Amino acid sequence: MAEKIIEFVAEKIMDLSTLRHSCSHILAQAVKEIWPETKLGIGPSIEEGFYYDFDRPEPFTDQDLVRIEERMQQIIDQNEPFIREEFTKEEAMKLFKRLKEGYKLELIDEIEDERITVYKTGENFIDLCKGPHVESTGKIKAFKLLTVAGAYWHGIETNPMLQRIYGTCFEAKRELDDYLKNLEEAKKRDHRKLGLSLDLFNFYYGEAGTGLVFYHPKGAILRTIIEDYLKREHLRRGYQLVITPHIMQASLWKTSGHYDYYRENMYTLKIEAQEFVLKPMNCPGHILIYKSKIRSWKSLPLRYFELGTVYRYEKSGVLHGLLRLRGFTQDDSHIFCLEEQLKDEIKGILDFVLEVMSDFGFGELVFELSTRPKKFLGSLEIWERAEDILTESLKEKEFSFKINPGEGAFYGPKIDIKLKDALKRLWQCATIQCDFALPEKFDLGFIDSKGERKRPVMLHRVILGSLERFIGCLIEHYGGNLPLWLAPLQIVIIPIKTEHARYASEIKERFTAEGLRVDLDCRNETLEKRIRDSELEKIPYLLVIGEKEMGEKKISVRKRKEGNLGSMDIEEFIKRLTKI
RNA sequence: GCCCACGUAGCUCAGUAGGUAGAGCACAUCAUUGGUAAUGAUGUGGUCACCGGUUCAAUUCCGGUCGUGGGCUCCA
Repeated sequence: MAEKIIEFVAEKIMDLSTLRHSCSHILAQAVKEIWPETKLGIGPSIEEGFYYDFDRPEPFTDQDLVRIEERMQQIIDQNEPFIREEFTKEEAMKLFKRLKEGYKLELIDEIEDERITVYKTGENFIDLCKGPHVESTGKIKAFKLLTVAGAYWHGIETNPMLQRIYGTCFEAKRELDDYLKNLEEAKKRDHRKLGLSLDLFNFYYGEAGTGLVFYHPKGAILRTIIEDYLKREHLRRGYQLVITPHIMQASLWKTSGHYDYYRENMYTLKIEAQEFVLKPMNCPGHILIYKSKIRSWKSLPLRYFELGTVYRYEKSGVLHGLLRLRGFTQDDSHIFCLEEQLKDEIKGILDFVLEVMSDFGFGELVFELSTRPKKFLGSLEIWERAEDILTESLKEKEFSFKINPGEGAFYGPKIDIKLKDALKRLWQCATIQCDFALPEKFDLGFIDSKGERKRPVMLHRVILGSLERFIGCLIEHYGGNLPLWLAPLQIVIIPIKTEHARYASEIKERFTAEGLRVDLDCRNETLEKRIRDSELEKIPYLLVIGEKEMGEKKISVRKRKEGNLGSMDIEEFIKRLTKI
């Protein structure tokens, strides 16, 4: 039964991608009909829709998109059939030469099969395509063009840049509307917007430079809560906290190999003829600590944990809010262990990840295993063993996972874990990487039970990934409505009149003594105004204090987004909050 | 880095077909002491991102730089 459902789902996805692929053909047809000189790139369906790449000297404007959409609708209304035709490679070459579609010629050249298929629609729109397609253009019921963006031909920087038109298409208008609504919702939840309006953090691009974040007081509290949580949870699991410097001599990075392989991402500085590197990674620092004494097999596994702030030079175009920065802090750990301990360590990390994610309110995780790339370090045998161990760990934990062949780091295979947020979007957070290279480069060793010197295996792992990215993720997941334990400000007390301020202040002291984060709003504003402000600030609880509450020695509780909960006993309310 | 769009007050945005700018919110002061999402009045605040060119005159036109946004590529 379950298999059948999976098959059915797979078929549905296939159908949708066929539909979208057909829609991208209609897009190309419309563009060619309006601007016949335009050259075609490729037009596949993608996860959330489709795109088509065009080469045209003039940029597509928003008005152009509207015009193209109208033309597409006409093509759909005409319900033209998708006609499949087969050619030999030579015939196809001739055809596309006649059509002056240079990019298509390149594609044909890359096709190994002798038989080439093309699809025709309308009067004279012909596209190189292996299909499949829907029978006719009328099958498209709901589509929309979304944006125009630049994209290199074949994704290679030195190739010409084409104009990519993105669009999406669904089987029914309602699904399209839902999708567009979801996009709107995502825009509203944008962590950059919320970060500013909730006064969590800001960027001072002009003054401080780009890709660097400043935590304002509320953001700093949020981050501190997360840091304290992480430290506690790591200590509980047998990790040791370490702290390493932000700059280290270039020679160390030469030993680690970063100086040669990671150079363009590193900030270097020269001081009195001595070159230093602003650390882009924490591993070499942890390795130095490991190397500080002779290690016994009895002391392994050794787990070092650091909230390590790293700096990496990233191209300006890739920077994005908290998600991609030039300076960020990783919840980084390096585990030195025996090879036979690897599996338990990896399973332990997987458990750890699951617990942390559930504590932060994320239920769904996606696992991916990246295997040996073409260029790799270490022996084939050890790679296979490591890949087996990673695979077995995932299987024993009963996690389904996707394999990304050849996507591993050059020094070892890895597991990437992505989390799914409230809008079903995936966020890269945790990664677990085996490393056979660094123990070799730094000549790491331990003494085994027979007194022989052996080499330990090293694991690199992060759970949240970067605190910044994770905070961005949290903000978007919750739409700024952070759960009580993470809310920078948990309670705001509003005395109705100034004469209630003293009692309100006493209550504040009582809550503060319980370790709750409380503020008093004594501003000379109406009650309604102060309630509104706190709601906009997404404060979990508001306490309104007036004549009645003072008389009864109680508080009136208002919960975020839910409204007035009525009058409550103070101690009872405290119990309720601290229980969680 | 590359393609396209954009850059006006702390925030959100109007505006000037070339004659040095305006609203709401925020902030300040005063009045108001209010019972669950905006009390009223007055006021402060801008070398219109930066540099250069064209012009009698540039925030407006042109060029460059920096930055932001959507992508490509890359990634925590």
